[in-house]
Amino acid sequence: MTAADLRLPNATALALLDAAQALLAEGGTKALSARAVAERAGVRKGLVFYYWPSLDALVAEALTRYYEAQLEVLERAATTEGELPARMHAMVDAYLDFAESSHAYARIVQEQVAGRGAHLELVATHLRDVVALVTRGLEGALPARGPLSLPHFHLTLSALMVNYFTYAPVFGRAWWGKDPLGRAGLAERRAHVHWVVDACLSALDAR
Amino acid sequence: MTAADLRLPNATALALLDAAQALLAEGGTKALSARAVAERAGVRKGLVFYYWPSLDALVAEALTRYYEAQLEVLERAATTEGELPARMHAMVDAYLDFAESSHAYARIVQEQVAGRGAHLELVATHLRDVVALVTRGLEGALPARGPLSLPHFHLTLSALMVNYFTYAPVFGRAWWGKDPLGRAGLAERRAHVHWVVDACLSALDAR
DNA sequence: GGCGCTCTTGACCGAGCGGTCAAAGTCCTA
DNA sequence: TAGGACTTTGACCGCTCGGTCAAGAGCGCC
Repeated sequence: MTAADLRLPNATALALLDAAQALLAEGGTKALSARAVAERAGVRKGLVFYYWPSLDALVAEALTRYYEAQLEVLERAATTEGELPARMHAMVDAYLDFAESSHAYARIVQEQVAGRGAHLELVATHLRDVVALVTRGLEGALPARGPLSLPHFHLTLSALMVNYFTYAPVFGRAWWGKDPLGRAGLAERRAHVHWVVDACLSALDAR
Repeated sequence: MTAADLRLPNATALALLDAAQALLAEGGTKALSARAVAERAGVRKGLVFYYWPSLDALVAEALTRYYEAQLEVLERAATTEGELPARMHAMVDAYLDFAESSHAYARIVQEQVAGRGAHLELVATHLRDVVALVTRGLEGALPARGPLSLPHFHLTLSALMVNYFTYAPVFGRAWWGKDPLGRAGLAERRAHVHWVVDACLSALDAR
């Protein structure tokens, strides 16, 4: 079920999709009911099931939208010219750019993974796609197995970035000293991540 | 509301608490209903509200149990004698020991944080306690502010560990090459985390 | 005007939810 | 043996949920 499979590429159907995506971003899956989606789109609940086979199908499509957008951004960075360090920093920047442009992404993925959400399989497939893409981008630069292998570093770096967006708001401005998701806060985190990448790269060199 | 505030430290009340904790571990908050808890404890639903003022209070107590156990483990490590590197490694080990001994911990915390769960405030308070504890353990070893400050490193290191437990099962044995939560998989991750810590420490030294 | 098609509505369904409560069961004590 | 306190049950309440469906509304076309 994708947007193209709709009865018609109807404005109402797309408004429902937009509404679902907005609700997802604001309150996660638990804020997303058929009634809420309809209300947000300015129509009655019945229409949700006229245009979409089920609420799950609608949510799955909303999630897929996020994933495709992210994959596209990463794809560009992974095919950057240059040496390994440059490519790694480019991919980190691409990841952070995407996360900053849609703050909800991190929370949505983590909610599914940690809460064993109804769409875990979709998320898992997407994550495997991302890892495959990153693997292509960093081919041969790291040991094939063991604690310094690419899967470990991928998990590590994505954790560094994803968790900032989910945890920093919990700590809040008072504790963090500045708005974690404000311009300065985001720039500081970006600097931190790049610093850690460099620390790891030079330790790998020194091996 | 803690276990000590119950009408009596009754066996049934505690069985309900155990049941809630088990369900939380297996399926997260969405698997946790008053009926499910009662069934798991082998009693009828009415008893849940006889011994606990509400389902939320019961869940809050189950969460608190996890947190207190974790704080105790970390407390010991944070007061370890020795230089900074030794203390950092000790704290990483303590964190991993705890996570390994209760795999559900990571998922439960992340579910609350990412899903804006009903118990977010409880979790947030707990997280601040943990950071305060770690701060005491590493006092003065890092800049007070900026991208190399302790809050950033704390977020980074806990992300490294927590996310392994929530994400690795999603990738699964087939993709990861071995059972991520098996003995060998856990040991490998532990080695990776310690390696990253050392990489960061020597980069800090070289500054 | 009236047919036919798409779009929209609102009433309705069964299920599960957290929570309440009167009644019954159980067990100790006087 | 009777009473009373504690424990347990099951019926019940109001509510929200995803999903269905018959009945219209609007509209273009013959």
